[in-house]
Amino acid sequence: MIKVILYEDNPQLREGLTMLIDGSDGFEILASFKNCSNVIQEVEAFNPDVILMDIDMPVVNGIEGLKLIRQKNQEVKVLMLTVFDDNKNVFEALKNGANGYVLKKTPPAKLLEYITEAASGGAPMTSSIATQVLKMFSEVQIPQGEDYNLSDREKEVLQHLVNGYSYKMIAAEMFIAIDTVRSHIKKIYEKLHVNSKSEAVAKAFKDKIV
Amino acid sequence: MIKVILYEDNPQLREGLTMLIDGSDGFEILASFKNCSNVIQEVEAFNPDVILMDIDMPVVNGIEGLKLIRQKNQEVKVLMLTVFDDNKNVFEALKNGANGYVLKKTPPAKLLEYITEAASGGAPMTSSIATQVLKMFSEVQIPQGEDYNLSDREKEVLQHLVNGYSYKMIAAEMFIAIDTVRSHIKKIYEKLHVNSKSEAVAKAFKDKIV
DNA sequence: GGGTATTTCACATTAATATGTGATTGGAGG
DNA sequence: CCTCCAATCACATATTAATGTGAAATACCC
Repeated sequence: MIKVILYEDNPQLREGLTMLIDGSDGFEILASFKNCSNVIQEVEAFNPDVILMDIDMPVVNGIEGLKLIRQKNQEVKVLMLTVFDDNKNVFEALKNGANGYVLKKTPPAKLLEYITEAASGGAPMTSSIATQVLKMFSEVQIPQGEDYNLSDREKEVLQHLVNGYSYKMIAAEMFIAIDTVRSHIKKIYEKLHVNSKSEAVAKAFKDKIV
Repeated sequence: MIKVILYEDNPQLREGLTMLIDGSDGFEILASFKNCSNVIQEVEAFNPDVILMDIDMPVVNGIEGLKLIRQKNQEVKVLMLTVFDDNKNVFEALKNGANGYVLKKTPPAKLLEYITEAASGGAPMTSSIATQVLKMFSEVQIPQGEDYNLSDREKEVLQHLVNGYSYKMIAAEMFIAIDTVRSHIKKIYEKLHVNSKSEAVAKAFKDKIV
């Protein structure tokens, strides 16, 4: 028997989900609430296996609710429930230890399957969510070309700039004259199409040159 | 008809998968290879919809193969295939733009389903992989804190610094005197514990202040 | 109502950076 | 062999940035 708590502000949907889940073999709805105002006490009191958590709720939304839960309880499985696969919310939810993320339009049979999967330690996601999650990984900087053809020595100088070194310090560090440092930096600026140290540093970070 | 290329070094498994997929309605194996030595040319020549890519292969492994593919081709779907849900490989694969990640022990029917899902833009993952992916998100936490208590105006100035603006330009942009800009920047340096523009910019990037 | 922090501005001085115009050396490649 | 280019160094000059010191208006908290 999988024990479930439900957080959902829409009364119709709350009723519908309760009836669906509570009416299915192997599932039991312990309680349902319209917001997360007392989530910590409620979770402690009912000790559920799985929490179905709507994202868009008044007062305390689902993400905040999740954070509150995870401050006290790392064990209970939290399955986020939402209308949109909104990038920001997905990321925030997963970052804060959600165990799954499914859309409300999920068909009932599939939803029960997802709850079971969450309860058994899986990570149920609807396909569109999974696609987004993967996209986040790959967007966490692809090589993205643009190496600007910096020479080895120039890369070295740029690295020092990023570390906040002055020309004088770089010269000392690299055992070359300060004018040579200037010369390198002039070249770097040309190649990066910038004309100040801080622009070069910013570009180095943005384009992952360093 | 979903066109598939297969990379798999084990001859038995390569044969088995070829027969399974090629023998199923709606699927076609264009070719299969035992390593990724010529992956770029092969992908170009056959132009598949989906690539099944084993991770553990001699000479050029699946991750390297994936990287090579993504250098030239962002469109083709790559479904990673592996025996173990090894943390490092999962992360490397997803980071480099894999479209899915499934275990070899996946039952045949499920595998075909995953291929279909990948072809249609989904992100098929076996449950254990999805669990790991979520764990990565929640573990990649923590690098937060440190907001350095910058005031609104100071954040604004820092943003301009990051954009490569000079004091003069910032003053014009914010409709304040250049001395006020100096004043703000001095304060920012104190709060960030730096003493140059480029250090501030670097810190802004590192600590995700901007 | 008095402490605290933010935002604003001013003047002065030193340090660092940006730009221009050279020159020399040594290696890679047609 | 000769050209191209990276890497080195030099000198000159203008602009920017960093630091110090001080001050006034506004807003917030207790």
